[in-house]
Amino acid sequence: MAIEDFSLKEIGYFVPEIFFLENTVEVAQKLLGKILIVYDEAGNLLGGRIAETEAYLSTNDAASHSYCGITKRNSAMFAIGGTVYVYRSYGVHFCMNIVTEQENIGAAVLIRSIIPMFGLDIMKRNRMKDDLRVLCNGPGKLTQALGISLFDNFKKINNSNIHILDDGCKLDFITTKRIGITKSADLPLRFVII
DNA sequence: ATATGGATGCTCT
DNA sequence: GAGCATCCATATG
Repeated sequence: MAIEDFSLKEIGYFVPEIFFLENTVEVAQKLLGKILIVYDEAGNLLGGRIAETEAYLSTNDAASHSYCGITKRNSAMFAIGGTVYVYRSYGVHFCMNIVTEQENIGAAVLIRSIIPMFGLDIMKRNRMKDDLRVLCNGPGKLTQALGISLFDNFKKINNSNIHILDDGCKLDFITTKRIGITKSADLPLRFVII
């Protein structure tokens, strides 16, 4: 809690909560280029630039965890925009989302990839990999590198040890189908910086 | 360069 | 008991 935020201000502006209350697709696109920062338990600053996101919608999206309504597992996804939603994937990995729009809507953006920038040594240790290219290039990989787990479910962006900063970086991106799903698999809801 | 299959655990039917 | 918003090692072109 006693987090040294002043050092983060040298990196960029804190994204305000209202940023996450907008349309989910727009938030997913605008998150590209933003900087994800996590302080681990030892106080190390870890993170990098968001390079790939996917939008999961509240309606007409069978791949979205919110599609069948609220359950214990997905309840964080129905919190207000700016809430962190973490779930366990394939029994082995964690995936991190940021909830979008208003409370009780059930939409979120999956962070699929970041470009490592801060805390490289710690992230390498967390991942047991030295190759920067495979450190954070996948949703399960980046949570492992950053030490994100179910413990982080329901945390608030910029009001916890998890932050999103804007350093003004604007990057071109492409839009594709989402990865690793079978339902609603053709929707163009994945965004990747070029 | 692309394709497969195994590990893993929890949620929901 | 099925089915996953995955990763990695291994196997093949």
